[in-house]
Amino acid sequence: MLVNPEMPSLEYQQVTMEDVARACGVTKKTVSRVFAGSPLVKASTREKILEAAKRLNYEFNTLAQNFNAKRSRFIGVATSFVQLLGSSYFGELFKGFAKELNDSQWDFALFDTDTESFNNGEKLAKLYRQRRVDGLLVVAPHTYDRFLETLEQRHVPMIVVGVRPTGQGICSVSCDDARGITLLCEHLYSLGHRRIGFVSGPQYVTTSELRTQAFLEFCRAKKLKCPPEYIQPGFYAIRTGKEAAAKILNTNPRPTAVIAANDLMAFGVIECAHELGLRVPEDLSVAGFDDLPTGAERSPTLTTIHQPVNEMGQKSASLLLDSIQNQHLPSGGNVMDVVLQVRESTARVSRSQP
Amino acid sequence: MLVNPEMPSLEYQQVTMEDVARACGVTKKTVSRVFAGSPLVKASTREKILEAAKRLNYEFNTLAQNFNAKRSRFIGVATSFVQLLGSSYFGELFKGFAKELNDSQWDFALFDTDTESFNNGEKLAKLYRQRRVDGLLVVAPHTYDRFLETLEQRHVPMIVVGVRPTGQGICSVSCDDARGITLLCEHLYSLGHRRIGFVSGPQYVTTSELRTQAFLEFCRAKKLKCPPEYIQPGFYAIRTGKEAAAKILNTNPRPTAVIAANDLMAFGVIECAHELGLRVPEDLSVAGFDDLPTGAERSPTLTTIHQPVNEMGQKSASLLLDSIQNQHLPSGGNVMDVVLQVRESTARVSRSQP
DNA sequence: TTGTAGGCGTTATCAG
DNA sequence: CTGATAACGCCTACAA
Repeated sequence: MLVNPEMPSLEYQQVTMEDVARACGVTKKTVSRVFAGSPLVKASTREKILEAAKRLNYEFNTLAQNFNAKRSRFIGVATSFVQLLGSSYFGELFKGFAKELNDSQWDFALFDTDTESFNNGEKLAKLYRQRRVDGLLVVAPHTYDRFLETLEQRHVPMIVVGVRPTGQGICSVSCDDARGITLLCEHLYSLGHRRIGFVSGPQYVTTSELRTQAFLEFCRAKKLKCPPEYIQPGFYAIRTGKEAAAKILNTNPRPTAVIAANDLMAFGVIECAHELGLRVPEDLSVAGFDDLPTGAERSPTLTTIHQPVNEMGQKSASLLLDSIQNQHLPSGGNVMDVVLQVRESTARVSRSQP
Repeated sequence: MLVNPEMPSLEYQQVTMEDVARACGVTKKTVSRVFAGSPLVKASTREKILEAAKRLNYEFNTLAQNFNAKRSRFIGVATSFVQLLGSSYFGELFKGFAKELNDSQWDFALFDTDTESFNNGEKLAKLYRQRRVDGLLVVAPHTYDRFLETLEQRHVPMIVVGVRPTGQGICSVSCDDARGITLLCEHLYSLGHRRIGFVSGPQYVTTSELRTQAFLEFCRAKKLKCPPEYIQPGFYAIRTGKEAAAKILNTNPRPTAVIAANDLMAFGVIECAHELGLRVPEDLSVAGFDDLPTGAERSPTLTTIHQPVNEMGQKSASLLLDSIQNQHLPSGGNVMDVVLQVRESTARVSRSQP
């Protein structure tokens, strides 16, 4: 089997359909038919061929098949490595993708949208046109990412996951961020809270803006007082949530509740509260967004919004696969429902709160 | 350009080297030489060809090239999705991989070792033999994973990352887990701690055993009292650390310090301590292992062991790439140094501690 | 420096 | 049901 005993790594498929065909006294086309699952082959011939294939240790050559079919059987997953790769959000999403592709013939290729060559479209130009990938799942692109346009122009089968881009025909699967914030606001409102602070996320994160807007909208609708100091920006990390909270809680009167645009920042808010000697939730209610696994394990456990991330992943992969197999471009914005998770970090406003 | 206006997704490369050649009055072989970067082409011819290629919108067909060369230009990354995909460990490792491959011609394919077809070797049989991937980075395989043997038998260019398998020739890049635990022990010992508890990780995690053994070894060497109740198993999650700590801290005399085999469990230990009314580090020193980003943001900040994860990733990818390009199998165990990160969660043992 | 002939392993076409 | 022939787009070997 080995081409060269010193280089065993060179082992490579040599037995071809031709060989199997010769061994059976048929043409390679017939062998091809058998492996393509064509019904147009006599049962006895088929068996003879399968038997010979096994005996000769034949293995189907997908590299050749894919070359011929002008496809790679790879699905590209593109995202910002720096921002998302190690996050449980990405992990859950990917597990959703994988669930769907598990029994398919496609595998995953991973691309970093942060790299220059990707974001400027140089890499993209080749990626789909040459079928290095047969389609693309773009995870949570930033507002400043330029490549979505390029992809659309090139008619790349593509699903944007996690955000809903403003572009017309772009197909996306996301969750209802605005609704999530509204649910949190209503929850706090029903507990008697009338002064609510908000730690927003970075502007270049598409969903972050939606969350902020929804908060502002709620305040308007309920005519809640919301001075500018009640709204402070963070960058989706614990430390920045803590810093933002320091400003928010330094106001007078201070809010009786704070919503953070993601769980990590909510953790920061709680830490800040503790350092100021405020108890959560007795003196301050705190809520987050994302439903991180650790949020349910911390003390106090965190009230938050659960996104159906796994299902979003599965749905995206399913849409893409369908689009690839049936040769049509996917379209439409799919918005999934979010769920309010009420836990210990929020409580009815009490008399002791000023 | 479009094959069918209703199916724009079918857009595909049609301009070939043949076309470019014809436009220039040369053979496709000459065109081929130009794109292969061969110096054996007259400068004027080269320019003529490049100009024509651009004008005709020619794009090099890698699918054809790879078929011909019997390779895919994909590196496979295999790991347990359930256990690692959403972890910052995996994220950092992957960023290390990517740093190395960024300017290469290889991209990443991702495989889940949890799937039946992968772990039993069925998928693997095709993966390398047909060059669906040209090599494999296997991240933190479990002790019960069977596929490593298969890979070795098939002479797949492969690097095992994060653990050092017992098999002979298998090439690995890992960090010195035992040394890390020893550093923690020495640190605590030097602070006066003589009763140290330990929360171990699951047995099927290869490195987990190394960490436990190193702890036991230290106790033996220093003749520290270490009753069985001081050592409790956890499963690398906050909650399990908390549960284990509950047992450890219920002993009499209780330890003055606890080491957890990873940071998450250390967080759980701290939580348990707080619930028991113990202050960290005044009443109990706590240390972890991994140096999670959040460990430096929590209060108290966590003393832990830093693994050079990013560098491990880069090193692995570099070794693999070299092995692929130079047609030799990699070998040897590469062990990287760990660094002790002393933070707030550990302190000198005090008189108030019994 | 450039060209010719042929091969890689599959599948499509169309005929039998 | 099966076969002969050609195509896919690149590359190698050898020749000029």
